[in-house]
Amino acid sequence: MPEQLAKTVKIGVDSREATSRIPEMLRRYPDVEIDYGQMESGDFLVAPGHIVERKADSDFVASLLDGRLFPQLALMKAEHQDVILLIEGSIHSHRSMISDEALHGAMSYLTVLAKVPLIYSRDAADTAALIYRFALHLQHGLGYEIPLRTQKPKGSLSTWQQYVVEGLPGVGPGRAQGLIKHFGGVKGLFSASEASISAAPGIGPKTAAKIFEITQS
Amino acid sequence: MPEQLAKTVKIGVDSREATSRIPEMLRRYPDVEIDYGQMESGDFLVAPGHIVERKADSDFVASLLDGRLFPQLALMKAEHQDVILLIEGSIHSHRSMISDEALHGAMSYLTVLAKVPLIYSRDAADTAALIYRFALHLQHGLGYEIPLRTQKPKGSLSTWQQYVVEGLPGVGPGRAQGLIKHFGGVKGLFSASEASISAAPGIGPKTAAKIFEITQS
DNA sequence: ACTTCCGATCCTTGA
DNA sequence: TCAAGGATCGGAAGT
Repeated sequence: MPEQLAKTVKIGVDSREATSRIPEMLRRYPDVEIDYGQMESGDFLVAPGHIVERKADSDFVASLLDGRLFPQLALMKAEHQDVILLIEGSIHSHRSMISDEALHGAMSYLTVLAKVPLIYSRDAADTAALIYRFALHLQHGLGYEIPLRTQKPKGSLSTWQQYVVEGLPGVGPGRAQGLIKHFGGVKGLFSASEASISAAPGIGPKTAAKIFEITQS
Repeated sequence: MPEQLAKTVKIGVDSREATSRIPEMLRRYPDVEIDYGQMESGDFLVAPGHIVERKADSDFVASLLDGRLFPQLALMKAEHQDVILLIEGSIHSHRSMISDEALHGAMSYLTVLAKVPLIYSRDAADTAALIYRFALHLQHGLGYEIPLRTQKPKGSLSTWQQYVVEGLPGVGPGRAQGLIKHFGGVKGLFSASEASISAAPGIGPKTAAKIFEITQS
């Protein structure tokens, strides 16, 4: 019997959200395990300490106008270390209800001071998919590393050498060729002193220092 | 009513953005003081250590597809404490270009793992207003002060090292980290023999030969 | 970002 | 002991 040890993704759903379509959509993911329960605040517990508050666009604007929003979020932050505010719909369609200044102020306050990230979703399906991704990322990480460099060259040796050297800070195609020529190859550059790097054409002391910091270690 | 000496709000603008309409709009705020300068990464310095990267909706999707986005943000995080990604326009209009999974993954990764908040703006006027709010909040926000530490985040060196090493053929994130760890840095790798390269974890004779060809020369 | 695909690497087997 | 096989990992390319 092939024991399937697929890692599960646990998502806590508040009983108030239990009747919405979201849990049913979440259950479609085979690795999702839903845990219903009464929560004091917030809607979806996406990882320990990470709560998602789902708000319809109209609700968001309304609760902003009547002053419920910030106290409610403050309460959540007291209970959970991280709060994510997910806004379903389109704020733009409710802009006539609220001044631009108030909206900008709220967005700015939430993201830079309160550290509550805002996420927009188009509809319920979008919301479910986002909640699943949050839970997956927080509970199991990405599962791989993001490559820093992409679309690598295919060509000759010198092409590759130039590409590698271009990875150094402050070095583009021109300086890369100059450096390779000056040092007669890649090897010399990566064992050169700061002074001799600075002697290469087009390289000043500041760039030389940065390059040296990376090659030397 | 006594005169109130308004505190100024300083905003750093990268020279590439200097020609856009944003600086002109920012200058309409009487308390804003704009400081032009060349920045290595990012567009608007909204407080010490807080950089805003402005991206058009189409750019966001395009740079996501060809893999430029995350390296760019990673390098920004190596230079600044906090990065804010401001997306101008509507992502929804470009959804046909990219899979929903990828888009959700990107949004989730940015907000919960990379800790890069996403902000959406409708147009350039919106962008300017949001940038002003960020600067205002961060510089004189709600009583308490932002620590003016401008020091680079730790880990910027290793990010650059990994960036350079990933430029080698057959080397992605995993092998890059393995190589740097195995050789204790970049210098050792670039002066290593083919045999000792092959001794690194995950590197076989094929890959070792290709790496050696470039470093040796 | 995700997904799919493919080649290289590594590990186990069995002669 | 080592060659051949297959399972796994990791990078490359494409949506």
